[in-house]
Amino acid sequence: MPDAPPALDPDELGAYFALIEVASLLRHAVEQQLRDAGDLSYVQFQLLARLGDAPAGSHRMTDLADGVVYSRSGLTYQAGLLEKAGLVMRAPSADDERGITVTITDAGRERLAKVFPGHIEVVRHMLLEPLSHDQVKALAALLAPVRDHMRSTPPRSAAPRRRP
Amino acid sequence: MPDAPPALDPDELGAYFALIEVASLLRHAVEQQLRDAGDLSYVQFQLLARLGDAPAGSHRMTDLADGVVYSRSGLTYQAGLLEKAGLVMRAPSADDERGITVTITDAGRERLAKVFPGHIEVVRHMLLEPLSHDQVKALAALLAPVRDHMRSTPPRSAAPRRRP
DNA sequence: GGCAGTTGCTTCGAGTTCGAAGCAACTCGC
DNA sequence: GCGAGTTGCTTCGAACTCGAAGCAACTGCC
Repeated sequence: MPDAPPALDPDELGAYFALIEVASLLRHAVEQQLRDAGDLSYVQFQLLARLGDAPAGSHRMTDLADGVVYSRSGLTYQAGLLEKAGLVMRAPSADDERGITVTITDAGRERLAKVFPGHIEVVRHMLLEPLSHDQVKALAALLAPVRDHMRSTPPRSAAPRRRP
Repeated sequence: MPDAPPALDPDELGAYFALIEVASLLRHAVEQQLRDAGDLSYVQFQLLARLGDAPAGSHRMTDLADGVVYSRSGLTYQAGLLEKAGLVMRAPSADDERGITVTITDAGRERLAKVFPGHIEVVRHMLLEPLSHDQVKALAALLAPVRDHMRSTPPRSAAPRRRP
């Protein structure tokens, strides 16, 4: 039987709650803007942004799903929508016959360019405005190791498929 | 005409991306634990936690919705589920006939107590572990003003009028 | 008082999300 | 090579989510 974990002290609670709250509010605001400006959901925007940033403008499905923290089936659905809208293309991977490579189209890049200024403005206005540049830097420096830790820590869900 | 917003510099981008990523990963991990340990979704847990913290163990629906950043209709649905599970009670508000007061039940408090230790453990393990206590304090101090700023900033309709 | 506008909650429909199951392609050991 | 196990993606069903529309109770202004 594991030790009962000690309760969180006020600083820890404060950091945790503030993090969740800030992320929720920010996501909400961004979602609204993306919907208005370019009829994109947040996931769709994240996917396009990742593809737009990639050297060849493409990624495998699984890498995309992991990158944006999304289920595989959910990604299949969203990739289908984006493809139907002409913003991405899907093609079987060259080296692995069962992999699918998703590539952003010119229309996808245009859409990205269309929503980006407003997106930046929202992030600036909601998240960055109350912070000095040094504080922003400090925030990034605090969160980056946490992200790396989370990415490398065995999340219970990453347990390989099922044990017989 | 407003200036085109300047692009985000690497620190700003880093803070923004890391924030979203950390929140997504953390939420995912927590969701899993809550599902396993007590068959609760994250929203349901947040609702119970807020009610458990409240002086009288109760809140109005709208305050709950705003508190956890959730749509009203979604809250109606979730409150219905929690009520059906016997974890909360709903009753018309005394002072405002159209308001509904949601109150946590003993069963609700028990469920909360049941999942809480595991919850804390996940938060500790995923979020807090890679940070010193001073860093946790710094993180809370950085995020709190941002949250307050977001809460007090006109959430929508800040968009300039568009053509009909 | 009364009536226009607001607020608090629910209903409804459409769209989305996820996990489990399923299929095809790859890998490894022998 | 051959089979067992793994991996990449999709399909399927059920559950969740949201905004718009709707209804009842409150408010303000005259």
